[in-house]
Amino acid sequence: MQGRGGYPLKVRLGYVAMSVHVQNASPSKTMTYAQFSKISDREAALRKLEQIASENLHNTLRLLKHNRYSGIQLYRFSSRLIPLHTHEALKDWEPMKALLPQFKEIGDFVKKHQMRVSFHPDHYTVLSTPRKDVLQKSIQDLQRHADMLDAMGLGLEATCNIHVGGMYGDREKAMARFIEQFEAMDERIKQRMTLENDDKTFTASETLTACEQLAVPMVLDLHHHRVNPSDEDLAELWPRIRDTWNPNQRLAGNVNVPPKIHISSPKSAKDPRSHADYVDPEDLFPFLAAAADGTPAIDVMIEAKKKDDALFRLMEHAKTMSNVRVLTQASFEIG
DNA sequence: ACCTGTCAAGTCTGG
DNA sequence: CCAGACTTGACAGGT
Repeated sequence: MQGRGGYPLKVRLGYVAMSVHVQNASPSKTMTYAQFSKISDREAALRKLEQIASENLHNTLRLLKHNRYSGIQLYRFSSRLIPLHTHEALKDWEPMKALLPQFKEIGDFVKKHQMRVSFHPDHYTVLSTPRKDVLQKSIQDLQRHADMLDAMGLGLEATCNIHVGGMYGDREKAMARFIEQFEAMDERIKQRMTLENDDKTFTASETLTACEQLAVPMVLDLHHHRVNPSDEDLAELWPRIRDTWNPNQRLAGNVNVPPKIHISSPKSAKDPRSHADYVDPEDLFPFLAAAADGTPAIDVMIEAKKKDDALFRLMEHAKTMSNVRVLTQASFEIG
């Protein structure tokens, strides 16, 4: 399959949660529970939390408008849109109803401009845990993320990405527990899930095996793969990783989107796991050039400190490459 | 205006 | 068994 320019692989770039180009647009404003508790009128305190959530959703829409203006079709929402949503003491609080119109407005904008969006709950959402209380909270968190995507009115192409989780001194037992506890979740949640290789625990090879077994797409993180490599070569793994996105192999039916990868560069030799401000083009383009053989399209999520500025810098670099044809401000073809 | 400490979360290590 | 480190953006309080 070839693009119009003759180069086989179409690449779209995206970024995570916030922009360094749009000022005062944090989608992750919050309130601590200590501050919440200080407010004597609980109803007023809850309204304050909902107001913060409303600001976060407003800023999310501002960011999506910036993305549209910048040709960026790939974006990851902040997982902290609703502050204290997961807090033990606020179980009775149901903020979604009041926020529904804003979620819907975001979803409508996403659909209108054919964007691809996702969530990525952090490492505290962990399905390999042996603790029942932690498992229950993790599933609740995934439910809440699915609820938000449902509230946006988005289909199953809008996903929720997590890691396999901790190993607890026995990686095989932990993986078996993950598989069992994943499978026990509601279809509604499972169909939205993707799994990513970890920088400390489960490698790309291990995560891929889980993905194949569960019929869940795998997000390949190139940086994690570098600091926590598999015993198998990426050249061998990639075709299998790519195929986990095949609609025929996915739990979620009728969903046809390109494979997604994550890219970031090490902050330093001393601190290789941390993310640098920008992405070294050498960490991304050689992989894409190699993947171009047999893969028609890839979406690349940039996880750099400088967010969308790192994206624009990569595009500047792409313009100088002879095997690249720039398509838009945030996409290109490579061969 | 800046600096330091705290917060959310669960895992993992050291003692 | 318990305290602290780890991670990250943002808030709170002090100077």
